[in-house]
Amino acid sequence: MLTPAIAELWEQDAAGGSVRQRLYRVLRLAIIRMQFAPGQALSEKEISDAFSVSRQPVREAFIRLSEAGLVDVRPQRGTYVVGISQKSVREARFVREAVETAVSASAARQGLADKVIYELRDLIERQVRCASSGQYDQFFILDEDFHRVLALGAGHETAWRVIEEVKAQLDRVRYLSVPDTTPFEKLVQQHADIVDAIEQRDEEQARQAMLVHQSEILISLPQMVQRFSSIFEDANG
Amino acid sequence: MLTPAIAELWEQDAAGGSVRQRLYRVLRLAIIRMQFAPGQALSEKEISDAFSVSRQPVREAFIRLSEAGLVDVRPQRGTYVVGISQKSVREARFVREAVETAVSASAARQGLADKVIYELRDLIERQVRCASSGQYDQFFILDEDFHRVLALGAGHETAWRVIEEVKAQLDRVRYLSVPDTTPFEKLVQQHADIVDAIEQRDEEQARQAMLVHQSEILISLPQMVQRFSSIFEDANG
DNA sequence: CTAGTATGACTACCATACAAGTCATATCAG
DNA sequence: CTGATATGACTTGTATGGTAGTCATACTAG
Repeated sequence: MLTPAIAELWEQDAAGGSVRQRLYRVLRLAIIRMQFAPGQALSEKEISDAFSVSRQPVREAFIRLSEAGLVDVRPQRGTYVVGISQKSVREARFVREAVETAVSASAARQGLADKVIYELRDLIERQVRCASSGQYDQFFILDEDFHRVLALGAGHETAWRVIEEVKAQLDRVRYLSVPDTTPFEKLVQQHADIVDAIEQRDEEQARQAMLVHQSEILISLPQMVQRFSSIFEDANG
Repeated sequence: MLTPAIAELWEQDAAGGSVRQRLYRVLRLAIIRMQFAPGQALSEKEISDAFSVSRQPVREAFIRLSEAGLVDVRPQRGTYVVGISQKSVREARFVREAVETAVSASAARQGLADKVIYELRDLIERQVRCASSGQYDQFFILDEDFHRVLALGAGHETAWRVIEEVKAQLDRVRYLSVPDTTPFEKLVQQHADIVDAIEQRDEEQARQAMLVHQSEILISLPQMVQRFSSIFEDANG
């Protein structure tokens, strides 16, 4: 089942690198943006036929996706998009909070280059504009940019790789519903608070500001579980 | 180049799961235990011939290893064991500290089941015996067990997966030299301190005890860099 | 009608062949 | 001797055929 939206992802992808890498990027995005429903069965042949490639790179992309915790490959049975559960979201958030707060504190302790600070401020400004004009997709992209620039700017590449992985689990929930999540203005303000604390070299404040930011999803999660009880595996409905 | 030690790893592996998984486990261990030197070239064909399997599962194991940051696959060039650098060690330690301290604090906050506490105490006792009898390999295995039981006992499976990945980078350094690292008795005492704090439900103390434990490697790292300057890529020698 | 079984359509896994890029070396022109 | 070029032995990437396992369904024996 190849929806037009997924075909568009395939076409729009810059075709950089191997077929396997391109497939991974596209399938990952398709899962995060809920183009594939949780629990849905995929198959090497189905995907390879859809994109007119052989089964092998599809298979390798599946392996990579299973490492990222996005699909579950069961030998001789099939490959399934992993379900969303309250537990999995809380676990991903837990890890992300741990790493991001450490990154934020580290940035405050060691200081960031002026160029990085400027870049972060610029991203915040652009987020303000997106928030007022209601450009959801662009806002999320800028949000990811903010956290990436912060982590890499502080020299924590490995940390960013970890964040990127667990973030996928959280983004899937965010794509479920925009209105139920925290207002954009509040999120942008939290970003500003983080940069302020880092610029003032206040390590504890930087940690605390990031902690508040990373805790937001916990506020909206219960509502999401109620509204999308059919999506969440451990919902009581 | 297949050393007898590596062949032994292949034979001893329990053959659980697919050929790919078995290859991954063996090659991962071989890299961590420095059976493959940093920077050494591997090749799909070489490994497949050595273990009498086809190239495909070897290739897939390579992809997995590259995800774990243990090898670097360069298309049409070759696959190389990644080098060890002071930076990579500090980065891995940074992430591990962030996640492990969070796990320890979480365990203290929510409490652990009596069974888990007992298991941790038992592991510590066994470590004491290993320390006195100088069983290095067994000691490291018990060390890993301790951290795994703690993380999984607190319900943080995703966190453990992250720890396991970055831990590989650190274990490679540890296998370089035992005498230069922290004395076993001190490490065991730190484990005991962690469990004590958790049992007393003292969150901050648990976080602090784990922080001390995770900082140990920073003490021995400079000596290691000096002694093994030919191994470390960013050593000044 | 029920329980057991054969069947066929799937699946992922592995082996093999081919394609395409890299790089050292040998060869040959100047 | 020097430098450009062709060659061949590598490498990883992709395509495809065959193997073994799973599972739903239809069928058959009782």
